[in-house]
Amino acid sequence: MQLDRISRNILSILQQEARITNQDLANRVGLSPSSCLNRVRKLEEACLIGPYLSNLNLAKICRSVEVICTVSLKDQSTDAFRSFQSAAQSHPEVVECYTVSGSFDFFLRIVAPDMARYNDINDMLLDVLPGMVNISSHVVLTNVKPFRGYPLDALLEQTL
Amino acid sequence: MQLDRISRNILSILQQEARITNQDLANRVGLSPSSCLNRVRKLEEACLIGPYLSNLNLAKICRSVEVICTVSLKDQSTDAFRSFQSAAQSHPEVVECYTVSGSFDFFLRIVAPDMARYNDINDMLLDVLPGMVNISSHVVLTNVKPFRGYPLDALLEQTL
DNA sequence: AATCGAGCCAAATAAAATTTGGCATCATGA
DNA sequence: TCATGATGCCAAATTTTATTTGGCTCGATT
Repeated sequence: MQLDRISRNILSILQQEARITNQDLANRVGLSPSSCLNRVRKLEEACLIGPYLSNLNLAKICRSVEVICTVSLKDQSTDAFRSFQSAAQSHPEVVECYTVSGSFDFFLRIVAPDMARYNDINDMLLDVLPGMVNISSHVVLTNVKPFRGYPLDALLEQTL
Repeated sequence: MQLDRISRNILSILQQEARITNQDLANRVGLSPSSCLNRVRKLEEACLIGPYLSNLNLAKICRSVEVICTVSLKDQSTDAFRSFQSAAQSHPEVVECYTVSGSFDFFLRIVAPDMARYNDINDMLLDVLPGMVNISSHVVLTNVKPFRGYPLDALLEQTL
């Protein structure tokens, strides 16, 4: 699937304003509502876009603790990776998990109601591969720049 | 603003299905559409929810490089922090930035078209406080668990 | 008991989404 | 060159949704 200027524009707008109406979107990209809807449906079907999420202002909803962890596995076998990944995936408090190159194997972002509960999760992750996991915890102090979408302009500047 | 079970349910549904129609949402939480819309508006006005974002499947849209960085400042003055933060905020390729406790000062997530461009951004960040910034780059290999919302059930279990 | 405010629902209205049909363009192959 | 078919557009009709309105109930307050 190749993207023309209009479809890129749709992606760019939709990624930051997921609840925009189709009519407004159509106006912004210069299409009729029906054509615009067609494009959006195709982008969704091709899985270029979605799911649609809302940011919650967690600070206003409840008390919580957010922690970013670096994780190293002493045993870097495929099985060890798989075990750790599936543990991360199965625990809802682990809200994000990446594998990376370099001095760590994983980055995790974990959100828990309090430190005691965070400690439980940390212990659980350590127990996945006993004695073979090294986790460093970094409590989030401020969210300087929350994620608000990818820099499509910069990423697509070649292929204008 | 205190949240009853219904409003929590609204937040929970909306954070994962931002484009759900008000009617469907009303059905799911057991309210009439008008009451449901009232609640959503109030939650929005109180900034408990929003903005609304779409996930893009970047892999299908363009080639890109994603990097997670740990950053330490040698000079941990308020001014140094501020300088670094505003550099992070002003560059769209830095898609996320946290300040944290522990052995690092910042975590960054950076998305660039390619390694050459990533290197430019890295250099720019180093130049913010010359000789006083230590950055470790970790190229993202896989996104094991993409962010799909906070674990509201776990976070609010006390206050049912 | 009267009053006020909050929050609900049903129903009416306004707006948006979706479908439909027809037209233009373009690539393909006869 | 001239069908043919596929694609993508628009306008208009239709269906669905959002939004407004008004009236009702429940609790708290006076």
